[in-house]
Amino acid sequence: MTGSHPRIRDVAELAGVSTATVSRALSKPELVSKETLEAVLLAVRDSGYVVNHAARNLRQQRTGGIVALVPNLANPFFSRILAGIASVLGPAGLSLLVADSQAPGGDARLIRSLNRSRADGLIVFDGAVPPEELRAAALPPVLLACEWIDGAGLPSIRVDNRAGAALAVAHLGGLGHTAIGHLCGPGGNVLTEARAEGMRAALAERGLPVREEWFMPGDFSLGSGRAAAERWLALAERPTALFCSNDEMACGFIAEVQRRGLRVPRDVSVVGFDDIELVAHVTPALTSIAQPRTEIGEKAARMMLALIAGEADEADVVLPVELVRRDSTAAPGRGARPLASA
Amino acid sequence: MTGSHPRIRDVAELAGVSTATVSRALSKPELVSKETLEAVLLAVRDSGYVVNHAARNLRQQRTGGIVALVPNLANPFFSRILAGIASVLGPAGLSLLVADSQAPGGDARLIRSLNRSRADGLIVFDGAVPPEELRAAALPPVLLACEWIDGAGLPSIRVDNRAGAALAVAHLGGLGHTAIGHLCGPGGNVLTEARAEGMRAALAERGLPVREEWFMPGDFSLGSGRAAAERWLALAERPTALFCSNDEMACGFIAEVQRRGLRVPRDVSVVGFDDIELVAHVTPALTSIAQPRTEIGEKAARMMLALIAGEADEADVVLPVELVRRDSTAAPGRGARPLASA
DNA sequence: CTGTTAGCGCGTTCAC
DNA sequence: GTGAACGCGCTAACAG
Repeated sequence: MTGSHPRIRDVAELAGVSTATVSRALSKPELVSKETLEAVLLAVRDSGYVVNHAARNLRQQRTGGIVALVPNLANPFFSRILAGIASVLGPAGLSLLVADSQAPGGDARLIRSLNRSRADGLIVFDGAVPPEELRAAALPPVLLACEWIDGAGLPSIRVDNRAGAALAVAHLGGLGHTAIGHLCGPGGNVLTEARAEGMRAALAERGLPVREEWFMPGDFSLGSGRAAAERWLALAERPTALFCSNDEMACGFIAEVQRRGLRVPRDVSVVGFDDIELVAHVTPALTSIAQPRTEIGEKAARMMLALIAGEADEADVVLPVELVRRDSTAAPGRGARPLASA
Repeated sequence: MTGSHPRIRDVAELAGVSTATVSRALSKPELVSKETLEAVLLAVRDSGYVVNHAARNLRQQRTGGIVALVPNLANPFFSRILAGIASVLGPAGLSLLVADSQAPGGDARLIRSLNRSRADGLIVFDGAVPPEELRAAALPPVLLACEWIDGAGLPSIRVDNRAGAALAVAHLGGLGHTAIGHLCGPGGNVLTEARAEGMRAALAERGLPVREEWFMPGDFSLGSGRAAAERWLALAERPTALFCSNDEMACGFIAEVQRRGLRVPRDVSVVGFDDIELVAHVTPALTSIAQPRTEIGEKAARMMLALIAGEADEADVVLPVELVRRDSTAAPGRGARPLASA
C-alpha cells in the first residue's frame, strides 16, 4: 500500500540514475551498460513500477490499440476471428478494442471519433460502412476484413467467396442434383453478391437452370432461414438442394423443414457457409463451406502491423475456402449416407 | 490535406479565444456564453479538429477504456454479453477493450499490466484468474461477471445457477423422470460446482436418486458432450434424462446419441444451460436454462460505471434464470411432443 | 464568463 | 554511456 503509484522519477532515484536512463533501460536495453540496466530493473521490481501508457502514448503519438469494427458482436462468426487478431496483437504490444458498429447507442458517428489519437489502426468488418467515411484524413490505417470495396484502394483480407459457391454447386451437382436453389444474404452486401454471383456462374457452367424464384431472400439470421423454408415449401417446383449464404440461415431452414415433417437430406440437401463450430454437432451435421477464421484474424493482424510500420506490401489477400462434407447433403431423394465419421 | 491535424490551439486562434475556453466549450458547454460557444463550434468544424484522447487521458488520469477479460473469445456465449456492455459503455464515453485470457501469447502476466493507466475498469469473466491477482493495488476497479469468489469482497454479477439446476430437475421430474443425470462443466469452476450442487440438492429434495456414475465429467466443449454420450451409452443403468451444464455439451451429446441411432427425447431427455441463440434452431430444439445475457452485459457495464464513480452500492447482483421448454425433453420413453410453436 | 499558468508522466533531443 | 531540459496536447486551478 504505497498510496500512489511510483513514477519513473521514483525508479530513477532508487536506482541512482536519471529518468532518461530508466526510460532507455526499459525500451532500448542495448543502449545502457549492463550494471545500470540491472540497477534499474531491480529498482523497477522494488518499487512495483509500471509504465503509464497514457503518457507514453502521448509522447509517442500512438495509442497502443487497434479497433475492430464488427457489425454485430453477438454473431459467433466473428468471435474466432477476433481471437485470432488478439493472439497476434498481444505479443506485439497492442491491444484489441472491439466496437459494435450496429449496437444501440453506437451510431454511425462512431467512426468519426476514431482518429489517430484513438486507435493506431482500424479493421473494418462491416460492409455497411460507407467508403467515403473510410477515407477521412484523420483516420489511422484502415484494413477491410471479410469485405472489400472495389476501386477504393483499401487493403483487404477475405476468402474466395465465388469459389465457395462454386464448391457448393460442384458438390451438389456431383451428387446428382440439377435443381439447386440459393438462400441469399442481405441486399447490398458484397458477400451476398459474390456468393450469389458465384452460384449463378457455377450453375451456368454446368448447364444447370438458374431460376430466379429459387434465389430466395434472406438476411443471415436464423429467422430468415425459417422464413425461407416456408417459401420453399410453398413453391410449385421445389429445388432439391439449397446453398445457403451462411450457416445460421441453413440451420434455421433445416429446423423449419424438419418441423414441417420433411427430412434433410432426403427431401432437400443443404449446404451452409462459414462452417461455424456448432454446425458439425447438429442433426444432420451440416455440410458447409469452411472459412479459415483463426487464420483470417491472425493474417489481418499481421497485415495491420505491416500497415502501421509502413510496409504496405500485400494489398489484397484472398484466402481459400474448402467444402466440409457432412450429413446434410445426399443424392436427390436419398436418405442419410451410411453412418460415417463425426 | 492539411498535413498535420489541428490542435486545440489552432481552434482557439481561429475562434479568437483561449485554449481553455475551447476546452470548456467542448466538455462543459454550459459554462461558456452562447456566442463564444458558437464561435468555437464553428472553428472546430472549419478546422476539422478532433480531441487528442491520449492528451486528455493523461491530463485526466483516466484511459477511457474498460477491459473485459474473457476466457475464450471464440465462445459465442460471451459475444452477446460483450455487446450488452458495449451498448452502455459507448454512450458513457468509454470504449470496450477485449482481452482473451487464454489466448496463445496472452499469458497470465496480462493482468499485471492492467494498471490504472491501461484501463479504467476491469470486468473479469474468467473464473481461473487467481483472486490474489485481482487484489493488486495498481488495478482499476474490478468486477466479476458470471463468476464469483467467496469471501474475496469483490463485487460481482451473475445468475442464480443453483436455481437453474433446480428448474431443470423440476421440469424433468414433472415429466416423470426419476433417473436424472448431470453432465458437469470443467473442474475447479464455480459455475460447474454451483450447477452440480444445485442439481444434487434438487434431486434430494424430490427424493430422487443421486448416483455418482450419473454425474459425468465434461469441460463445456462440444467434444466433451460427444464423449459423455459414449459414456452414457456404456452405462449398465442409464438415466432417462440429462441436465447439461451448458448448451454446447448438450448439442454434442445429442449429436452423438443420434449418430448412434438413438433418439432424443424418446431415448433420453436433455436440458442445456445458457440458451444460446442457435439451440432454438437445431433438431430437436433444445430445452435450456436461459441466462439474460444482454441484461448481464448492460448491468455489468452500469455497475462498472458506478464503481468508477465511487458509488459502490450494489455489491452482488444475482439475475434470475428461466427454463425455456422446447423439444428435447419429454416423458420417459415418449417421442416428440405434438408439433408446437417454433 | 474568460484568460493565464502549470503541470499530467513520459521519451527524446542535445550536451557532456 | 549518461543527465538536463523540453514538450507531446490537453484541462484543472486560479485570477480577473
